[in-house]
Amino acid sequence: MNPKYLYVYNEVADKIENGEFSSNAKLPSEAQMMKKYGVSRDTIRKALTLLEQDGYIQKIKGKGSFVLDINTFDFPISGLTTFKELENKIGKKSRTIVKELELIHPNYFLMKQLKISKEDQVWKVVRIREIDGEKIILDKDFFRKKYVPVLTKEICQNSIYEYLEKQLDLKISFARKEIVAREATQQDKRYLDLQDYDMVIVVKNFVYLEDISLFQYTESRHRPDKFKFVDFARRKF
Amino acid sequence: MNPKYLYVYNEVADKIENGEFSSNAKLPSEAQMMKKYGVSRDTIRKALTLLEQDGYIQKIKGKGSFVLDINTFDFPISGLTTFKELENKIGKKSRTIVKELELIHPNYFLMKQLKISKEDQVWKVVRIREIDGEKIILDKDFFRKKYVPVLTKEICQNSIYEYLEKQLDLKISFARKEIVAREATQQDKRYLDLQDYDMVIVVKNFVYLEDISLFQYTESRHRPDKFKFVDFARRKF
DNA sequence: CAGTGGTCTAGACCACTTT
DNA sequence: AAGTGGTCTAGACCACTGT
Repeated sequence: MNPKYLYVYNEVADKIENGEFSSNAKLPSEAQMMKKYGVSRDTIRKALTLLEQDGYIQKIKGKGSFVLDINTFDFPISGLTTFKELENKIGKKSRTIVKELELIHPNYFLMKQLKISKEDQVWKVVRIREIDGEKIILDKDFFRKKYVPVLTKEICQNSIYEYLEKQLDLKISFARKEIVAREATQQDKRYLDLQDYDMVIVVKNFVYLEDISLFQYTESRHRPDKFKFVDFARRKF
Repeated sequence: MNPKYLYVYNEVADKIENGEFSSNAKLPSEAQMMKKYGVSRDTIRKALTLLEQDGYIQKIKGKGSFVLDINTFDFPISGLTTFKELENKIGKKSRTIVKELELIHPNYFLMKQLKISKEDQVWKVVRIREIDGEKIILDKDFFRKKYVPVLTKEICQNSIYEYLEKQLDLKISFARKEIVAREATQQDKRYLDLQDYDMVIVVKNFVYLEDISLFQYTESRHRPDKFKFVDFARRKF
């Protein structure tokens, strides 16, 4: 039983992505959409506001709502997009190799990052992402055992997120991301096809559940030439 | 005459930043805030929704709204933050050196990026950003003359954005950002203090006005060790 | 059970753009 | 003047959390 405004959001977003509403086209006015969907104006406005925030449309006072260009070609979309989602988008041959999977006690760094004590147990997962036969991304994930009691190699080979959300029913609500460049470590060089690069782009991810508990810390280490981050930002008033 | 919900948003955001509402604290309930500010529930909810989107708070059904940690120390905040704003935040000695300022006809690359014809004129501005005596960022800006008729060296030395928004009254509404790593060019090496680094982090920025016209393209080229990008992302439903 | 946030409605007035 | 989106209100019912 999804909310009505999400139904409208999804329908319009789909039409934009499919090209049924083409770039720069004017959407139906709020009044027209009220009739079409048989809902109140507020519900339509909620859907349109979301579409605007996500970069699908731009509302212009007195004129209407207009479809923005979506760069379907730019792949690593901002937000919380996971590797599994990316895979589908780029449609290239890709493979995940699980290098390490173990239950550990946190070292000082992890204790600080995850804000936990030495007694807490943490799953450590190290995976290599291969695209078109090249080992390009090194993913290190740390999950608190408190939230993820069981983890298997099979789950890690597929999407951990799917497991967390669909099986464990954990609700991820937001994340803080940090992007920096770092000198490649010995581990980077051993695990990845770094060619002549001596740096990696590091994306740190702090993932929070709905109740504000920090349950995962992730580090994604990318070969520089294969890294790309795309962001959509609205000016604050 | 600002809207009421923005008034509430700003007051609460300020209190969070000043520590009057400390981390993990529970905000007053919506009912209490209605009384306090003498506005309707919808107005309060609009303010709280904005605060949630911007990463200030987390709303939890049945419980209340809670203040999130804000990393005041992480400086390059996501969004459209400009160098001038950054300067104030980090509070370090910094300097802007204007290397080039001229009116040009676009080359093929710019024609494509800005979606303009060869006849359109474009301001080209090349600036070096120095922090703590080190030349760290190379900024290349291209503005369509159609929107920015006049540009002087003095304006470029200060904040171009302040000039555009306050003097020319151009309303910036959103931007698309792209972050990649690239081999350093001869120009990078000549203008910046790159030490031994042979790469730069390139942030490309496509800036749009309120009427969806693309009026600026910017390339910021950063020395890898001094680059940091912080993002806050909410899961899409 | 009372208190919380989430969704939805119907109606009002305003500011801006177009005809 | 007509049409558009922006703000604000008052009231309703729901789902979830705590006691």
